[in-house]
Amino acid sequence: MDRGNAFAANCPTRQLLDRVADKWSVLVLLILGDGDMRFGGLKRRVEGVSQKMLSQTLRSLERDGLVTREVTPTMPVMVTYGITPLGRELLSALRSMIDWAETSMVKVVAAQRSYDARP
Amino acid sequence: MDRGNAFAANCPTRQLLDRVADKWSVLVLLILGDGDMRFGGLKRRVEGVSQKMLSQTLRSLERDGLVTREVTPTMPVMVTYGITPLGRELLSALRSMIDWAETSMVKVVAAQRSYDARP
DNA sequence: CAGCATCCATGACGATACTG
DNA sequence: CAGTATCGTCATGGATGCTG
Repeated sequence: MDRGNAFAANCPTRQLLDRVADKWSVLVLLILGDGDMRFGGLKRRVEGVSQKMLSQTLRSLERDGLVTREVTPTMPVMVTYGITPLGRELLSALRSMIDWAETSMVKVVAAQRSYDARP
Repeated sequence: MDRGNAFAANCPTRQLLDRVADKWSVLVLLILGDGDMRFGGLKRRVEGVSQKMLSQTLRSLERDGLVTREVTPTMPVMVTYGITPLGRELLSALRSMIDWAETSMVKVVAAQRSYDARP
């Protein structure tokens, strides 16, 4: 058995799912899927993320082998992030998810309104 | 513009993403994608979820219009959950994500080990 | 059976200040 | 520029006990 089962509580897949099914991770991976980017650039693209969360997210993703981190020892330092082949495998699923979210948003907001308005 | 942008901080898509990119939501939707199920059944299938989290997750998903909730006034009450057409649209993306997670788990654990073992 | 209410601990997260 | 460190707050989520 070299395949996980996300429904099992003790399976590492559960932790992985929790990591990957995360707002900031999804957004960061999607951006890096379009090309490498530096810390500041990511911070600007992912509106509203704090540098703490961004740095935390990037470190997690790097640790999981989904993101690369390259330091160019200029002055000041330049750090470039990229996506690994493993991370790239996940990309199409994430894109579908975001695509669904962006197109369904209106319907969901309507559903919420009707839910909140009922007796 | 009736399409959201998840990268914009103030766009409702951001909240939607946060809701949908959630461990419990993903697992619940995947199960309901295979057929209706009652509360107890879901609790049993999603190992490790507390009834509080499950009930909270289900209410959110119902409010967002992704899940249906049907009460049969027997004694004791019977509550059946199902997936809506809107929720079903999301299913393939979620399935891809879980599939990736379950197959990539081993590689990710290896990446973590090598990350943790480095100077 | 399917929950809500309550309490409580952990930790997620933002704001701020400081480094190489 | 790209972070780390620290602090304070608020939310997340488990445990428990109670209802129709």
